Amino acid sequence: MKQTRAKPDRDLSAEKTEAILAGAMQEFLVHGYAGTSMDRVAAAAQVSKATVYSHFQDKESLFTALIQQMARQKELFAIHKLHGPDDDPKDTLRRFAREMMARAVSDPQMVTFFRLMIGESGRFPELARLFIEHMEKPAFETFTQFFAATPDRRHPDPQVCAHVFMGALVHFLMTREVMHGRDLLGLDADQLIEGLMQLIFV
Amino acid sequence: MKQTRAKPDRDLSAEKTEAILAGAMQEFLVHGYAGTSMDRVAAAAQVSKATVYSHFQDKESLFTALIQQMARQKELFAIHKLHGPDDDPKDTLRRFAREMMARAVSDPQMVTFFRLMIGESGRFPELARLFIEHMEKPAFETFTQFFAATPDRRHPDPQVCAHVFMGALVHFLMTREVMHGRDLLGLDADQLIEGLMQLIFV
DNA sequence: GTCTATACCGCGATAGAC
DNA sequence: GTCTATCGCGGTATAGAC
Repeated sequence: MKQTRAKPDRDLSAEKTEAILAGAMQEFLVHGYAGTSMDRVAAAAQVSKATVYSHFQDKESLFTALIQQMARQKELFAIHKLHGPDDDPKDTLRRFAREMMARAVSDPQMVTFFRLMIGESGRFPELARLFIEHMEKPAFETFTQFFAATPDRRHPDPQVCAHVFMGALVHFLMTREVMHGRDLLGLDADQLIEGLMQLIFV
Repeated sequence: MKQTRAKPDRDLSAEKTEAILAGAMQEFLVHGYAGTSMDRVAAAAQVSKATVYSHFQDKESLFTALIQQMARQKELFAIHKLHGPDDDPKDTLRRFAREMMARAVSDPQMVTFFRLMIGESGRFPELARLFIEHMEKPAFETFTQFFAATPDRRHPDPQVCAHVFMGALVHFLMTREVMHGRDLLGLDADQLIEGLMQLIFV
């Protein structure tokens, strides 16, 4: 509770802090919390181990800071295209679903981040909650509003629609990408998205 | 590749093997692969560390054997009630959904097992695939058959229905139980299940 | 602030008595 | 087969020079 954490130092050593966080990201994402050593973090950041400990109290603080940063980063991008030109709502959702799938396969860091967050959610419950608040909740609320505002449909419940839509996509990524089941399960992405549209829109 | 693994020894030491696996389960589930030490496994199983190594080649073999056993165990239970008396398909699904939710909250080992499998799916991709084949795939195929056989509905696609149904339930458990977001997100289980029924059945 | 060097502990795995 | 004792390594964290 001494120095650099909440507000990063405004002086020049801030770039070292970023280097350490970048190195930590590289290592933690691949090896998990327990599987990552501070030596490897230091090596990846190209600083000495003592420098790491001068910027972060201990391993847990570094991990916490890293996850908080990533959760904040990932909060922004994603769903802002939802409020685009008011074309067919079906097209809007289709477009979003396709982009989400594409991002997940093109950016393996996304998949690895899911693995890390879920895997460590037992040891770091507060970080898991932070993940929910920054990634799940905003998306859920946006979709809920979207379904509530979409006219041509007698929704059973906008919240249910939002959850079902997100659940179908996330579960698809979970089984196919995270758990390496791409060729074990029938049903490809296009088939799912199209069927999902038919299911939600009358 | 010497001794006890595929076919457990038929002699009396088989009970030690089970004790070791039980101890390993206890530790691996809570601390993950890298976070678990063989000393703690031995202590939990109430045998010496050397005994552990006489039954399993190394840490990785023990972990693999444990996951294979759990995947096989969990394969059986779950969906056999689907072929019960032919009452309303809606009731059948509702009943299944409720039981799945109840099981997940009553049996925290289930939640922890998910954390472990997903968290280690990067380091042990084959085990993740085994998880998919034993838990996801049978359920998916059973539900697909169910939706294909259910008459009073013009399904867009039975596979899509199966995936959406499972995805909604799994994603609910994921966000609420695994990621500790129970009180962060509106929409409770009953609301979801009921809305899901309305969405799938005209 | 940042480095090198090190204290100290717990890890996976094994040797050897029984 | 099972134990106790131990090896060698790599872990987190820190001391002290610069």
